[in-house]
Amino acid sequence: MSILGKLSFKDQAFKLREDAILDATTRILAGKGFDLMTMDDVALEVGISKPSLYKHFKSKEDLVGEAMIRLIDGAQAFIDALSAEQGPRDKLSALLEWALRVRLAGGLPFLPSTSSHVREMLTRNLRYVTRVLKLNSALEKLVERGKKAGELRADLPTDVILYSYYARTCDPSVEYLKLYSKMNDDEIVAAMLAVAFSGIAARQADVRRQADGAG
Amino acid sequence: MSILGKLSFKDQAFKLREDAILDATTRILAGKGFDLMTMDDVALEVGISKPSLYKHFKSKEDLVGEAMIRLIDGAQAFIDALSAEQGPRDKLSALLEWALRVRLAGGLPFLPSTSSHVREMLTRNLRYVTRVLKLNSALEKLVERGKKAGELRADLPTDVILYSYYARTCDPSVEYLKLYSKMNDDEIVAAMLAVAFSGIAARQADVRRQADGAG
DNA sequence: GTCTATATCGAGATAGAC
DNA sequence: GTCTATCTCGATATAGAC
Repeated sequence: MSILGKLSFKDQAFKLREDAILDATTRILAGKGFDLMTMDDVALEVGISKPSLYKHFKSKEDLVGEAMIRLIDGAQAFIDALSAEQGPRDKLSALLEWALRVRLAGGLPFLPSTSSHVREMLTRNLRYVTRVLKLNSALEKLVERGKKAGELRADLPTDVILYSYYARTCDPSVEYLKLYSKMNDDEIVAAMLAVAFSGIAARQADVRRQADGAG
Repeated sequence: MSILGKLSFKDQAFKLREDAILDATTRILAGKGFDLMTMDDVALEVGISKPSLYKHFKSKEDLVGEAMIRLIDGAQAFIDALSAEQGPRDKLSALLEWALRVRLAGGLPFLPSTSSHVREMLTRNLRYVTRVLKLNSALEKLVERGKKAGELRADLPTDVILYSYYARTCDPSVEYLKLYSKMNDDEIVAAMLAVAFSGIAARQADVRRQADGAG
């Protein structure tokens, strides 16, 4: 009787601890990245020992994969919850804003932008890949609908818009502005959105640039 | 006599080897980044042994610092060589194009975008910091002149434009387009420049977005 | 399931011969 | 100055006690 109760309580605690581990992992990953994050860091931050950590996640790759999956799930949930009345551009803007605010609150960027190591690792994680493909497919449709609606530039390939959009979710400018400017989070988000959609050039200046550089 | 000749020849070879080491370091850094690059990798790629490598550069940090310094020097030389008649926007565009082409040819991005480890390391390298500050100062002046000339958006803080500009030099979109699109290097460069200066939104759509998201 | 203590291995850096 | 062989240390992962 009390044994059964105790067991289910322990299961509950187990699940809660798993979330705590993922929270810690997310914070540390955001702070120093995959290569510099050690399992000791995570164990220490959670307040458990390293072997206990390995009872929950069988490897560092597995642990990081789960953290990334939770992030993608959050993005998918956010996009699913958007009103059907919003246009493609507004939806993309809202999701980008969400991603930037997650990062400013100490979260992770969508993409492991640079490290080819991390990219390969995640590529081997089928559960992660499945989710990313689904999200990517939804965003690709949004971009194409946006182009047709005249909200996004039709002169650019969809790939270019889509990858540029992803790149903004992990844009290092955010950290630099946070560190070296006096702007608050709202101002940083507004500026990043403005640059992502409208660029840094003044609007009246017509773009007649042509590739003819110093190769 | 022949001894002196032999010595100076050896010195010359020494210098040439140092350049070869920096070339290899640059390639490997571009490929797998700082944390995954090993000194064995570099020694193997150059065709020398690890202790010989340490005769040229006293540590991994020193080696990478020199590679980054060479890159910054290249950028500074490029910007110094630009015609005095070009406007700020054209100069910024030309330099960004140069940086993107360097990367597409297997070179390094300007900024160690993500890794806080690399950033701290370089911050401790006075020779590197000096050069970066000089280049940054030149670019900041260009941005401010561009704003006054009506070529760059005056509604954005200079910091925002400058950091966004830097971010484009290390934008991961470049790798993704290289990997997954059928575009050639010229097309990729043109697209990146177009997005950097004009954004992804269609031009007629006026930006009336306001920060009001899902925090 | 949780811990202390340890195996193992990769990588930065060096000793010492030639 | 170049090499082979080695030191050292830190990090992933696990053995074994409780």
